[in-house]
Amino acid sequence: MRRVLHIDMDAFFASVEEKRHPELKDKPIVIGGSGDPSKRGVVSTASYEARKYGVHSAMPLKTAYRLCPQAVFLPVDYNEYARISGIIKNILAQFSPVMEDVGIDEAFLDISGSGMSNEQIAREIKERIRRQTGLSCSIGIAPNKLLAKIASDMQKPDGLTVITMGDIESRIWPLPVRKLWGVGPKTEAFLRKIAVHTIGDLASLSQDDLVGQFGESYGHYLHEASHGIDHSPLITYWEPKSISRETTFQTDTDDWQTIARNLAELTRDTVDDLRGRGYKTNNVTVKIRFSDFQTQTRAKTIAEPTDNLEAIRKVAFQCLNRFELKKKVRLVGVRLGGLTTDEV
DNA sequence: TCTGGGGTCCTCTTTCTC
DNA sequence: TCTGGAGAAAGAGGACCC
Repeated sequence: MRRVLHIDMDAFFASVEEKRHPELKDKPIVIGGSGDPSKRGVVSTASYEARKYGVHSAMPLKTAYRLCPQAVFLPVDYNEYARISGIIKNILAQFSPVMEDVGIDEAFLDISGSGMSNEQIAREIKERIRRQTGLSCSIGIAPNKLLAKIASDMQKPDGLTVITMGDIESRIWPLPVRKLWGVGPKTEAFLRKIAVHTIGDLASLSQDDLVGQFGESYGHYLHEASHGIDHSPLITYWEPKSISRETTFQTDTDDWQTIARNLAELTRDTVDDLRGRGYKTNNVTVKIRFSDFQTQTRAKTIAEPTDNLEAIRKVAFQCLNRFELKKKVRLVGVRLGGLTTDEV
């Protein structure tokens, strides 16, 4: 029987800040952007204290400030969070060689081969993380990734939830569809229109219905997921598919020089990253988001993979010149795809 | 009124090639 | 030479994740 453990750090960024600034303990903390709520940016993490005021991640900083002006607003210190994340991943690696990293504050662990019980292993992981970092986490254990992830979210913070296939009807089906991985705001809204609110509602639809509504791939996925079925393996290693940089202007602009200068800088940063990681690219995409939030892309494939800055910048500007810049621009970005290495 | 940044994957359309 | 089709590749857009 497969046993998959999912671990999710509780309000990770906010908890790290609280640990190194003890005077912030029990205060509402909002981490995001430059840390200045009068500037453009969104909330990366809100402490549980700040969540009481309705502040949540992905919310504009300006909105968060309106809801909770007394909160302490801090910038994202990615390097520090990555350092702590490294300590945690090292602890996890001691429990199983099969680990999948899911971003900075989450991971899956295949513990099928462990001699320890679910409760034993979870308590031991929590204890070691608390001892070495002072932070708490929530853990879910289930026969697959899909259910383990749902489980870790069921009793936050500092939770431990074990789900078996026998629990699907009683514990998974009553949950809102939004709890399923892969169901976002758009799909949720669509499902609501056809009176599907819970995972159980979704499970009552036939596979043919779902495939008819959502297409072969997603329809099939939704059918299996709603029944708690997931055979996906843990991904322990992967190569990046693309490297990108983008920036949102503090105020929308129609000044071509400003857009061009930013594109040149983003291209340099992206190529630095590309070279630093030993890749070449054969596809350049430029992205423009207009003041009305409409987003357009223009892409060009290069015959020969390259990591040459001049060559890549030239293609990026060819893409930029294909846009009709009639509206003000709020974001410009560049993405390098078709990554390859020199190794044979 | 607001709506970041760095990714992946999927679908549909257009373009190329045979 | 023209035309059409099939299939692949490229381009564009969008949903979703953390």
